[in-house]
Amino acid sequence: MKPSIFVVEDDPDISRLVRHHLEGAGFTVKLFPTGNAVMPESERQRPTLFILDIMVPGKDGLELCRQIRQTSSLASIPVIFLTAKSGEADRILGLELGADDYIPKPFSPRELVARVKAVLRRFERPLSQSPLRIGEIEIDPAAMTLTVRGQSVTTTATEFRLLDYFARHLGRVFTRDQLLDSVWRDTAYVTPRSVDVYVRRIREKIEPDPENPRYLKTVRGAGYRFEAAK
Amino acid sequence: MKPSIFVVEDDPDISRLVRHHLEGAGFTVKLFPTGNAVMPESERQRPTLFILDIMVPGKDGLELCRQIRQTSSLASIPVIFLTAKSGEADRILGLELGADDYIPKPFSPRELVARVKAVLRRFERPLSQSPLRIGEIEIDPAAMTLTVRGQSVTTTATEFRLLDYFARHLGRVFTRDQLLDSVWRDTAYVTPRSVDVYVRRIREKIEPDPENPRYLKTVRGAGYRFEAAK
DNA sequence: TCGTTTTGTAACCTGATTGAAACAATTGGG
DNA sequence: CCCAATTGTTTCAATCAGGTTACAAAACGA
Repeated sequence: MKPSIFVVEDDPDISRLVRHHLEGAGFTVKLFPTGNAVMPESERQRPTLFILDIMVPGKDGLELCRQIRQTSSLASIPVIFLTAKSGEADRILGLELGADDYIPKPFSPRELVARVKAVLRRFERPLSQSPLRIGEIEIDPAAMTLTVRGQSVTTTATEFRLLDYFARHLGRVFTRDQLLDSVWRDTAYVTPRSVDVYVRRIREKIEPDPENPRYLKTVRGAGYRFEAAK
Repeated sequence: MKPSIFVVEDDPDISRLVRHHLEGAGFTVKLFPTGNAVMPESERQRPTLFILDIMVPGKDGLELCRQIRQTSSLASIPVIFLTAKSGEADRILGLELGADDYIPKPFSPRELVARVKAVLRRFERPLSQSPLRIGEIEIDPAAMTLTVRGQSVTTTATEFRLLDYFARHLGRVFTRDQLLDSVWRDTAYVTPRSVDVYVRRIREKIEPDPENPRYLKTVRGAGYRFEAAK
């Protein structure tokens, strides 16, 4: 699932620039020319990160940041400021609360993307990196290796993520749509039926007999379930 | 074990800011609003690093630093000053006692974290100094020499750091961004793809057949992994 | 300083991965 | 037993990620 970024910026040239480069880097971007609509929208669909220009019509960036920090459902979302004059930095950094970085204008596109990524990396919860063993199957996310019955098996990134997800949620049934939401990076344009294809590919790699799966079972009318083989 | 940082700062806004970002960067932070309680507490649980505001009630930063340097159990712990005026900096670093860096206010979170990390890196030396041997490859960081199949091989500084990093984290997959974070000095905004180029250069130096790497493997969709060749 | 080395980027190329589509097989209800 | 719904399987084009090379800029050394 792509990280989504809310950008509050009144200058259309700048916001176009920001959108273009962030989207190019794989983010979903939502633009707000004024600060007014931001809070309601944020509470409906929590963004992954905010980029706020300090000076915008309506609520300005500082005020927005304050509100974000005081709203419990949003308080932990990182905020990056766009500042025109470096002098403004004093106020932000000295007195204001919890901005996670600021980018002085003018900025290079690369710097923008790098800073956004750096902040996100700091906040990204480390996903389960511990190795996992289920019957004859060993999954090591840190090394991205899969071993089946002692044999090392190669997988593609998507296969690996899907298998890892199943293996860490033993016995639970997932619909195709749920899997797309949690495993696929960008769920937007993927057909649920593609999951079938990946299930097939995984079965070929882990099942002794792919036609009679012992691990990755079909649950007719619902989806798939991974279980420890008997 | 997380590095622990003692922060002496009376302004609550600033100390909150500092704590937030250092904790976000994976440090344990302990705040002292005045200089008084610092010394006793430091001797009980030695912090990894001090951050001292020069002007604080009670003992001020300079006085504290002097005492730290005179206390044998603490003398080797790095100290970073927070200064308001840049003019103060010279005195601190040049004439006064053993401060290891200073951060002028106002500072950006990024800068704060970067400097703390930089100082810690300078002090953590023993970690990465022991020679290392993996299969036919010998890496000696102290001498910055590389020997492959008995042949001495020259490397550039960046190549060496990257190889050393890989070799000390055998079997783990690193994304390009992670590698840029941990291997590349100062936070220049380097394109992730540059990592590819260095991987190529290293392969040419250590792999018998660079087209079929036995050590430095590509993990498609994830990054690279160094493994002991079979 | 000037020449050399190192560093990082851009461009192009190639092959692996991805996901949709088409068709086949299976299941379960009536 | 038949039908409709659901899932399985295979194929294939487009896309994407990584490899490679060449080169400009920066850093370095003499």
